[in-house]
Amino acid sequence: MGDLTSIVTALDVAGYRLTEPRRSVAALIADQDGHFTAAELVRDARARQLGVGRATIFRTLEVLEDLGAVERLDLPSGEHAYVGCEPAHHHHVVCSRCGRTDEIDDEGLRAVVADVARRTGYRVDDHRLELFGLCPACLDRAATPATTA
Amino acid sequence: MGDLTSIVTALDVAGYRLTEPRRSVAALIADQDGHFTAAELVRDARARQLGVGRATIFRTLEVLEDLGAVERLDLPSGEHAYVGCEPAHHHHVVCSRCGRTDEIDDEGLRAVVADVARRTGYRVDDHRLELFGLCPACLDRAATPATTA
DNA sequence: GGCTGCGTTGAGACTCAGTCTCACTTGTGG
DNA sequence: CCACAAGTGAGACTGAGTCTCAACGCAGCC
Repeated sequence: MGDLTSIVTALDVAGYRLTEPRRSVAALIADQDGHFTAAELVRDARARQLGVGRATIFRTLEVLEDLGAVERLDLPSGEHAYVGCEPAHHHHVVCSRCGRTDEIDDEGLRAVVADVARRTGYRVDDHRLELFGLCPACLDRAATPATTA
Repeated sequence: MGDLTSIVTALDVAGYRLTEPRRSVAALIADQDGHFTAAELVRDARARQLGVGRATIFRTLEVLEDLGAVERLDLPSGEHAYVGCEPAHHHHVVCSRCGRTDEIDDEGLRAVVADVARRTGYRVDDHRLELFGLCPACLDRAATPATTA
């Protein structure tokens, strides 16, 4: 999800400069497993001695969010997290144990949105759907408790 | 939405003390039109000289959220807002111009969630849906520009 | 390959939401 | 009416995110 080259390419085609710090941030994001917070990237950058400033990380995330290369999630805890993803409209299922996320498409939701618009009289311009639960791997692990490391 | 007595009653039946500050916060919430932020309540409380501390407002909001008398929204801007509402699972349409919110029920969404669970293998425990757009009144106002004050 | 201009950057100050502490107050059950 | 636990307010604290500004380094041009 959100691999290094696709992020860099997205920046390039959008006319942004391909600077060293941006490449570093892209690499950090590509290395994240599930969702991640800005603070985590800052910590990782420091750990790897990348010399990328806090401000730059926030700015880069903002740019990438605009480009759709990264999407912002609002976790139930109130934290803002990000996931690297394909630049198309979609939603996410988030594993509340391991943080893994999967993309889900709009499909059935479109009808729901249209229905709400009809019933309430609102013109619905935008929507956000987030599902939280346990991913298959964590479900397995929960089913066979002390078997695995 | 979220009127004074229903908030106070909710506190009461849940075994919380009915203190003066909590009544004040309930009144503030009952007077809010659309969604509101904690910061707005703090400002209002100060304006009305209610002598309710910041900490108390945050604490009361937390309690009320637990009780379901208030629900937290994540606005697209990243702000955390609240809406007073009935304590049952549901979602909201939010007017991005005036901040008005309406509740929408689960209906069609349940099928979507079940479908996602089946396709991804996740066990979905919780979900959040938020719709943003223009409410009927704001739509009208947009259609007939300079006619109204 | 070197120059140049402007987009980008890093440090750190700043703001603002939200939390925590702790001594004081106040509902409530007896 | 009293005692005591629950609740409160002031203000310190934390941590996310923004802003500023001088310095830097891409990218296009010669």
